Amino acid sequence: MPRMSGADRRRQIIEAATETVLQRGLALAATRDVTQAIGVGAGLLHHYFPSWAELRAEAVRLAVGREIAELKALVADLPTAEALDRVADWMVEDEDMRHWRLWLNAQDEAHRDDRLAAVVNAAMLAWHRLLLDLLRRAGAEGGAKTADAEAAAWRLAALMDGLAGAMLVKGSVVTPAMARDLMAAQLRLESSRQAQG
Amino acid sequence: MPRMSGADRRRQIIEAATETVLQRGLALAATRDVTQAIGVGAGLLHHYFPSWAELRAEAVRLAVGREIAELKALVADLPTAEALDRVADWMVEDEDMRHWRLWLNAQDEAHRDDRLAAVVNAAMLAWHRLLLDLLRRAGAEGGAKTADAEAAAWRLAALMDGLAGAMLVKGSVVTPAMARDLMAAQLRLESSRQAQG
DNA sequence: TGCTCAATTGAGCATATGCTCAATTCCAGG
DNA sequence: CCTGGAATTGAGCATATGCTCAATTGAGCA
Repeated sequence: MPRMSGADRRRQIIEAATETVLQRGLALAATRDVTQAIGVGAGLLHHYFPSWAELRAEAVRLAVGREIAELKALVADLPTAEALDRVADWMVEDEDMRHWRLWLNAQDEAHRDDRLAAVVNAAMLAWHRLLLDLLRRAGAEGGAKTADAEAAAWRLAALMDGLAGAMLVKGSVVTPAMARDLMAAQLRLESSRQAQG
Repeated sequence: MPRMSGADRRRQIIEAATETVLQRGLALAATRDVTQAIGVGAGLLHHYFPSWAELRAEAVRLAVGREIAELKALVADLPTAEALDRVADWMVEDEDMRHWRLWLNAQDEAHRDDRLAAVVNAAMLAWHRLLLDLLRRAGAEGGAKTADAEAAAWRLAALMDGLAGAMLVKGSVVTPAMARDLMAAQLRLESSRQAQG
């Protein structure tokens, strides 16, 4: 309602879109959810974002970016072994799994939306980098010749996504506890391979 | 157009729905696509299936069931080592990846649709079983004490899904060739752990 | 004080969907 | 033949969505 500078309004809209997208899921989130949340006309949204696809991509970028940053910070100053366990825990920390839901939504919708595909790809690379750094820390401590850490990091990233997908299915046999343990096992396995060289 | 027995028509509709869902993706597939494909009125579809959600779940069940059956047959009479490689190859065989797309669509939509969740869960169990049997074959050949084959099979299933998700993103860094190799590596790793006991 | 231009409105268009229901067609069994 | 009931129709309702555009408001500047 109150007037705002363009930049501020833009940020506010992205913020609201992020919350919307987290709450309702990418598929169900609609422009009206966003405009109503901040009490604003429909036209205003399109004044700042030519299309919903664009805003939605921005919202996902923000949500996912924050999530990655959070884990990065969480793990930065921990001893390697603890850091590895922390990753597995973190995966399952989020009670309602909103962020995993959104991430899987985004990966799925990326089939149809190039903007989302770009966001998802960037996020995948960031994820890979985070895991790669962890593995290299483990490798350095163990005095390794660095086996194929790149591949190991991809495997870890993919396993995480796959486990998340499985555990989010309603009534899934794959419980969060199971997912965490499976992830932790692989994490230990790959990092010890790094440490051995 | 021509009259059909209820049972036949029902089957025909499911078949058409399966094709539709594979071509357009779960999210974009609509009842009209199905009815137009077989040249039939809108009401007829709802005469056999009270809701699109129901038909759609049936379609996914059929598609996924066939896919699992295909791989099972493909691998049944192969020596274990070859069977393992065959699984990794099969993952990437499907040119346009329609089936992987559908599978990931279904897993994603399962968040909102209980019927789909049931289908996806059943499929996950079938997948797990298939991989578990393979691992046990490997374990038997190596004269093993059977390490945690259950867990290994879950890890393989999840990794496969995760890799598929990653490689299906447009412009992904994870190419099909990469996915196959990463999968093959994990497959060999887990099966040799089984063989060692 | 007045002017300019960006911020903002919101009714409404175009489109797409699932689903209904009264009406029709046609086969099987008497 | 006839006839009962199943198969089938398809126009249309209800709903939901992204997006437009002419009009309005208001803040900052000369």
